[in-house]
Amino acid sequence: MQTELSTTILPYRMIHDLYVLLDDGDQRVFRAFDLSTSQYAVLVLLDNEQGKRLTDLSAQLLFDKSTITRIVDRLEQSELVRRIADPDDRRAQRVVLTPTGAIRRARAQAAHLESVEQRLAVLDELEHDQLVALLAKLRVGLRVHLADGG
Amino acid sequence: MQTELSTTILPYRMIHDLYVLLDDGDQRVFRAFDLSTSQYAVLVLLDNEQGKRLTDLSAQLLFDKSTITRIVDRLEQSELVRRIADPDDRRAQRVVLTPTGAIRRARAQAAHLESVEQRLAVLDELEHDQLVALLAKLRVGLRVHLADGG
DNA sequence: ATACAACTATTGCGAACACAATAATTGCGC
DNA sequence: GCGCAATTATTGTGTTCGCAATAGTTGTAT
Repeated sequence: MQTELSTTILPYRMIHDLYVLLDDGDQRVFRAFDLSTSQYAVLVLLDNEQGKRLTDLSAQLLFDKSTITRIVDRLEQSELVRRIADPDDRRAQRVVLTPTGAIRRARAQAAHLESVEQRLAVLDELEHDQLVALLAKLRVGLRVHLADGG
Repeated sequence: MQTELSTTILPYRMIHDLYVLLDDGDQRVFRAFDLSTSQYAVLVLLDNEQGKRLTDLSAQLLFDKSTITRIVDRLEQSELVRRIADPDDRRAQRVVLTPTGAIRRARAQAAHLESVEQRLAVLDELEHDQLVALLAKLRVGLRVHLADGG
């Protein structure tokens, strides 16, 4: 992924690099809260009332359903979430935050937000907006390309 | 990673999304050549003369050395690379492309390049240059942040 | 009411990764 | 020279993920 010659491919490589760098930083933040990146991603999607079905989590995070099952297993062992029966569908389980889980999530989320803000602080407001606009355009293009079956 | 509130974090989320989308496209391309993404990444770094030590590959790709050992194992089983003894350091192995490997790499690389160019074609030249500049600035900032030990 | 397709969640299995421990080699200090 | 820390590569182990197969439930059509 490093020595390809064309310059057309440059933003591709940089997005790849940036993802690796950002992901590395994220892992450090989450580890301080005894959470993996995927565990954190699940926690962020939950609430402590209605909860979410595992299938919903799978669809939103683009993880296989079996992967969600196991992430929820681990979170349940850590007593950060609970499975409760869905009142309307006996096939379904609803995953809800425990009080402990809600606290852990709030703290991890605050720390993560602060960390990301620090890491992105090299850009001023104009650059920030420009970057968002360009990335948005690219994302739309990629999704269309994906839907076309490319 | 979805429902965080601040807008400061927006480019972070978009880079994350874009990486997922790009990676998905990459995997399809490489699979047509019986290569995983990491196998391809190793092949791209190699040449058929001097080769590279496994430690070098590890440092450049940010994979653990043991991971590189096993990726090279698989590539060697597929007869795309060979390990040769380093003439200057008996601890070291140099990984070189076989003729088969060189051909496979060239074809996969060409296909990948074309695929990426298509996917990035939604941006015109100006946008392309702006994006590269912004990403470069961000990357520098992240690396500094990393070096600081944050 | 019954059969059947679709859906929810789980389990078994294998692939790919990181971390820790290990063996061999190198280079440095003394 | 000799010992010892650092380096290179490998192996063992555990984690995390996707895919395929499975059990139970639901909705629908006949």
